Amino acid sequence: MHKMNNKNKTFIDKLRSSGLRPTNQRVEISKFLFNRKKTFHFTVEELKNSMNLKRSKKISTATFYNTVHALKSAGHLKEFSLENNTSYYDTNITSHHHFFDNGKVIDIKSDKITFQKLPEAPKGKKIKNVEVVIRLENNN
Amino acid sequence: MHKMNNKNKTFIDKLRSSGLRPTNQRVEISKFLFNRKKTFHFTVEELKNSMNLKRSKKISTATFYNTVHALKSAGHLKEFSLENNTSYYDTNITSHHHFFDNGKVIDIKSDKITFQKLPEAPKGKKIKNVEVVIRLENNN
DNA sequence: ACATACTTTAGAATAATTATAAAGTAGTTA
DNA sequence: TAACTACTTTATAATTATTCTAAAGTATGT
Ligand SMILES: [Mn+2]
Ligand SMILES: [Mn+2]
Ligand SMILES: [Zn+2]
Ligand SMILES: [Zn+2]
Repeated sequence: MHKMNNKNKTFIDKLRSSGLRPTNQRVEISKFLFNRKKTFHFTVEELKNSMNLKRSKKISTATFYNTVHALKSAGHLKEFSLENNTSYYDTNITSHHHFFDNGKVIDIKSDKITFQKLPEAPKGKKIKNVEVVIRLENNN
Repeated sequence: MHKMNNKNKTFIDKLRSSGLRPTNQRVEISKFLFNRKKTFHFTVEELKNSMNLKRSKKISTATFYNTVHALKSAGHLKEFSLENNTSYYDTNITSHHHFFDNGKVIDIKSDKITFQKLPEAPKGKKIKNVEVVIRLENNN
């Protein structure tokens, strides 16, 4: 019944390792998120709208939120925040940096930024990660 | 009628330069925000609750939001975001860095972090600012 | 096929924020 | 000071993003 080709393997495994059975809805969401070359930065609303636009039978809001949350909890998505009280998610789960350009988000690979000087963590604490945001504006 | 001592001057000026008449409510908010030694990081709800706790006549939610927004638009407050879809504000409006420690935010002066390597801005763009977040966790 | 557990969904509930509009206050003028 | 006007405050409604609930649907094991 379940024809699972190699192309599907990766994103179905992400569902499985998030404790989610690979239902049709979840497989389509996971495929949409992970079956692409470049990092994807998105809000749940954006994800829902772009996926549901092309479907006759819509996937419900709750399923989008539930699936994204489970993938995030399992470490397959990273959450971040711009300055508009909406959660964004990032398919690039490694520690990395970003350009923020008027709501557009672009990845900067970790090795593109190195530090000359960094403060120490306060006593009792240690550094979990260091992430940089470079805000852009138009020339002139 | 209006006894304006020197201590009040600064935060009343911030109101004036935000296009706000220094009414009683606004003066108290501005004083609460700016009449302190250390940087203050807050949400509007936190501000409202801590100020209204000690008052018999409460200041309304709308006045808190309106005043904070006007101060922010005039550049007297900076907005930022943690990962919980709530706006935070920062009385330190200079470009600077932060430790994030379990919802607690601590300023890092700009000169405490220097870069060895930084990427160039994409064509047509230039860098507005570079801000670093150092996420902390407990030692072992 | 049946039982059970998991899933999807519509719609209600919540939290943060913004909008609305009526009542209050202040600055200016007569 | 009275009146006029513009600005302000406030309670309340509306909106947006998100989470919760509970009923109906689907899959899995026997
Ligand atoms: Mn907002
Ligand atoms: Mn929210
Ligand atoms: Zn990214
Ligand atoms: Zn700060």
